[in-house]
Order: sequence, then structure tokens, then C-alpha cells
Amino acid sequence: MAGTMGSEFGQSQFTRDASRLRAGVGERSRLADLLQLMGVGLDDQRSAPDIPLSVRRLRTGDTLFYQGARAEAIYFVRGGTFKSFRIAEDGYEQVLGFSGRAEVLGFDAICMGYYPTASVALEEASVYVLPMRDILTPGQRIAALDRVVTMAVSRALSQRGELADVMAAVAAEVRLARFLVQLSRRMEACSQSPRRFRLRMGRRDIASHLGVAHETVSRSFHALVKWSLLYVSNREVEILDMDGLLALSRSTRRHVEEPGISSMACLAQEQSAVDQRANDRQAA
Amino acid sequence: MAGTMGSEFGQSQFTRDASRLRAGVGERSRLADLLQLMGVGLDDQRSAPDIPLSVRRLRTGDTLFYQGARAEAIYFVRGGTFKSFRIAEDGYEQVLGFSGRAEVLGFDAICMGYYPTASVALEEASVYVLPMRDILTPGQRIAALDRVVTMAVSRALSQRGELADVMAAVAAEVRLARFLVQLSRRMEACSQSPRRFRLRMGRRDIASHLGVAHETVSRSFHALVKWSLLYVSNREVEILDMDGLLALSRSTRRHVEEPGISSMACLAQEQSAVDQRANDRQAA
DNA sequence: CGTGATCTTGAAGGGGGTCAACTGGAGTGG
DNA sequence: CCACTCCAGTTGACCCCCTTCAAGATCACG
Repeated sequence: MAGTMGSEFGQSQFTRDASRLRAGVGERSRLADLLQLMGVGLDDQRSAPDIPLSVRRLRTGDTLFYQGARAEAIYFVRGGTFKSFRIAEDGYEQVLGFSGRAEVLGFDAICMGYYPTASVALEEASVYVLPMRDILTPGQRIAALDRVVTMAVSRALSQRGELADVMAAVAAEVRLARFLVQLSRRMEACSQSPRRFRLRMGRRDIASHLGVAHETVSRSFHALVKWSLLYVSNREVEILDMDGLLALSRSTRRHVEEPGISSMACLAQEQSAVDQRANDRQAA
Repeated sequence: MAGTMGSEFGQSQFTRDASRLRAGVGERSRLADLLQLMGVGLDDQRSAPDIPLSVRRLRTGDTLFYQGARAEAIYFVRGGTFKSFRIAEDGYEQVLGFSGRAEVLGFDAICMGYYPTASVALEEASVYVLPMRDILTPGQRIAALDRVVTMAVSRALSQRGELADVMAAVAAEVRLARFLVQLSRRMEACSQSPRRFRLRMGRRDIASHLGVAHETVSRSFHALVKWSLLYVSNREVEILDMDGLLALSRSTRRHVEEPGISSMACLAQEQSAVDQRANDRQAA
């Protein structure tokens, strides 16, 4: 299963020479850059005042903010991927979601004064920093920035709703399928290939996000590969049968009425098991 | 189990004569009323312009907005309880959360132009209506209103994070315990009794929210009663042992190191089963 | 009081949690 | 370069908890 792909997959889009910048120390940028990142039209960009904005760079594993830390800023992801999670008192880490380019982080800290969730970078990353006082003080608000914040927060709220989707499905393979569909959609939204991408997070993170044991994630990946829906090599994923994956992801609790997933054929010795589960889903 | 309580519990805080108002048709109010609901100081209330605001009243089962409907407004709950949910293509209803007084609904619709989730009233309820254009247009924004919206949305985002808490726990009784703790905290925040309250939602809604079958919810309630943590009669709940409930709610996957819940004694014939589970959780 | 919805309880069967062992790649230092 | 360690990932085996189906009990409402 390994070795045939891998080198072909996209590498980090950050140049290594960025390492000359001290980790975590601000670099400066401009408001217009943030607006551009968020897809604001050029006209609005130019009409916005030329306000300086600080940028923070992080390396793999760096913490953007800790759980329980005093809320000092919200962040817009400029590049890279972040994991948002909460740690229970007994140390169990619950992953709430993964965030990428143009997404907002830390907004849920506003209402209580501290961050209810932590965020760490899963790869080299950078963010724009918006201090809390700029969000809360009514003075000198910029209309374009307001809209950007509103949009991003609305999206963040919506995405947290999708958290229920992946955790609600009964079958573990369905949870994984939904997760992959979500990822695929987001890749597409970032104008990257929706069929082939590298997972930024480990199996344990995925497991926590789906609400299953990490061994189950392995087994579910294996199942999707068996059904010819995926091709997996370590963290590299290629979706072979998007329709089949979508059909599987639509399976909910109880049985599902999937008329025919053409490509769900697999090895003869495992056909019976597949038929078993397929029948389970069909009798609607 | 039934009959000893019930009549003592709080009834709806809405007077019945409100029925003269046509359901769903606007009644008018003022911006200052919304600001007061959201806990804004009197000074800020008076400094705010006297803008009229429409109110919408709903009866049990009325839909505030449908999933997929065009986004026209966001809402602030003035009274009553709402259920937010999404319906999958096969008809399965996933409950994302329950919202009460001073909470915001519909904000996640802003980023896509339609409501990704539906909301229905679980009891007689009323909301303040804020049309989308007032949220998005930069003109004539009111500072106090902005802060209120920001706070409420941050809270909503934070609460969606708590969704993971209830769905992530392995044991069904732990999910229910966490859910009840959340409810209790919110009751307290509304200055109502945190130990004794009426569930506004049915078992099926709770089940969907917890990610388990509704029969399992029944069994879990029974277990909590058996362990003397709760007293349950239909939808009336009284928390008998808050510490025990909290301890149970802190149990996560794997075993938990609960030193001693004093009140987890129960009937002799069921002691063995309890010991079984208790041992499961203790061997940490 | 009847009717339907909600809730409870029982029984059976399987999916996934848990533990354990193995593999493989990355980093380290001899 | 190899030995060694460490961690991520995979695979297997066991068995309990929850889903599912079914039926009864209770509640809400006209």
C-alpha cells in the first residue's frame, strides 16, 4: 500500500527560509492584507484605512493560545492548519475541529474572558492578530473589517454544527466518510484538489474528533480502502470514488437505502462481510 | 416514581392571555428592551437611539425558521426554549442544541445566505427580530447593539463546543450526566433553581443531542435514579447529589479514578451491577 | 374514555472499546 | 552505518454496552 504515491503530493507551501523569523514574534502587515485574505473586493480594500496589523508565525506543534489563558486577541489563519481542542480534567483531549486559511480562531473567548479551547499549529502556519480591544471598543471600527469578522464567525459557528454530523453517525466508517467529505469540500474551497490531499492531523486527532478509538479509525480507513472508495498511504489520501464516499457519508443511524454503489465490490473473501453491512443499510 | 412531585414544579412563565396575539405576527418593542434583556447597563440603554424592534411570539411546536430557508433575520430569545436541529436526507433529526433566554439564533445563516439549521419552539416563546440588513449594513450601527451581538455569538460558539462534550463521552450515563450539568448551570445563570427543573424537550430530542438511542436515554435516567443522583418524574428532574453528578460527568473514556461517591449506594439486588461499573471506572 | 404519542422495559445480537503485540519511520548517538 | 529508542499506526482477540426490535406502560388531548 505504501510507496506508490507520496512524493507526488503537495509539500508545505511555506518557504523554509521563513525560519529566520523568531517563532511567535510579530511581523507587521497591513489591514488591507487581511481584507484581501478574506476575499474583500479591491475597492473596499483601498477605501479602508491603512492600519498596521501584526502577524504571528508558528511552527509545527506551537500553541497559538492555551485553554484557560486570558483572552487577548482573535486570530485569522493566513496559512497552515490548526487544531482546536479542549482537555478534560483527566487529561483526555477532545478535538473540536481543524481550521485553515481564512478561518477565525479564538472568538469563543470573548464572552468569558479566557479561551475555552486551545489551538495548536499542525504545520508551519501564520495568523493575523486582532487584539480584543479592537473587537470590543466601539471607537474607530472599520466597516469592511466588521463584515469580515461577522462572516468568519458565522462560518465558524456553522462548522461547529458540522461537528455533530461526524459524531452523530452510528457506524465508524460513516463518521470517517463524513469527515473526509468535509475535508474535501474545504480543500476545494481553497482551490486545492478535492480528491487528493494530505491529512495534517494524526490518527489520534481524527479519532478524538470523530468520537471513536484511534484503532477504530485505522480499521475504518482499511474498510474504505477495501471498498475501493479511497487510496491511503500514511497521511496521504486519494478519493477514488467520490460518489460512493458521498453515498456512504449519507448513511445515518438505522439502515440506509443505498440502491447501488457500483464500486463497493471488493475481495471475494470479504464480500460476505460487505454484503452483511450493505444489507444492514439497505433495509429501510 | 410518579405522583409525589409534579404539581410543585414551575409552570410556564407566560400568561395565557397572550393567545390573543396572532401567532408569528409582529408586535413592536424597542431597542432598549433588547439591550436590557442582554444585561446592558442602564446608562448605555438610555444613550442608545430609540429604535423600534419587532417581536415574534411562538407557541409550542412553531417553527422559528426552517432549515434551508433564506436568511432574513437573526433572533434573540426573549423567553421560552428552542431546539436547533438539522434533518439529514433520510429524515434523521440531529439536535444541535437547546437555547433559552438571551441567546441568539440564526447567526450561522449569515455566511451562506440560508439557515443551515432549523429552530422550533419547545414551549410558548418569543424573540426579538433583527433583520439581516441591520447586521450587515455598516450604516447606522449602534455600539451597544454590536457588543450585545458579539457577546451572544461568542457564547453560541462556545456552547456548540460543549456539544462535543456530551457526544464524546463513552458511557451513555456520562453523556446524560454532562447534559444535566449543562442544563443545571444554565438554569442557575437564569437565576432559576439549578437543582430542580422541568425538561423542556422530549427523550427523543435528548437522545439525538447525546447521540444515542432514545431507549438508552430512558435506561440512563433509570441508572442515575438508581444511584440516587437524581429524582425523575417524567420531565421533572431534581438533582439529589450534585457532587456525585459532577463526578460522574467528569468520567471520560477509559476508566476514571473516582475515589468515592458517597451516595452511589443503591438497592442490594442491583449493587453488583453498580460495583461492576464502578470498578470499570476506578481501575485507572 | 379512547386514541395516539411518549416513555419504559425486556431480549438478543453485533459493533466498537479495550488491551496487547507487531510494524515501520524518524530522530539520536555511538 | 547500524543499533537503539520512541512514537504513530496497524492488526488481532475478547467481551461489554448500546442499538435494534418488540411489547407494554403511561401520558396528553379531544
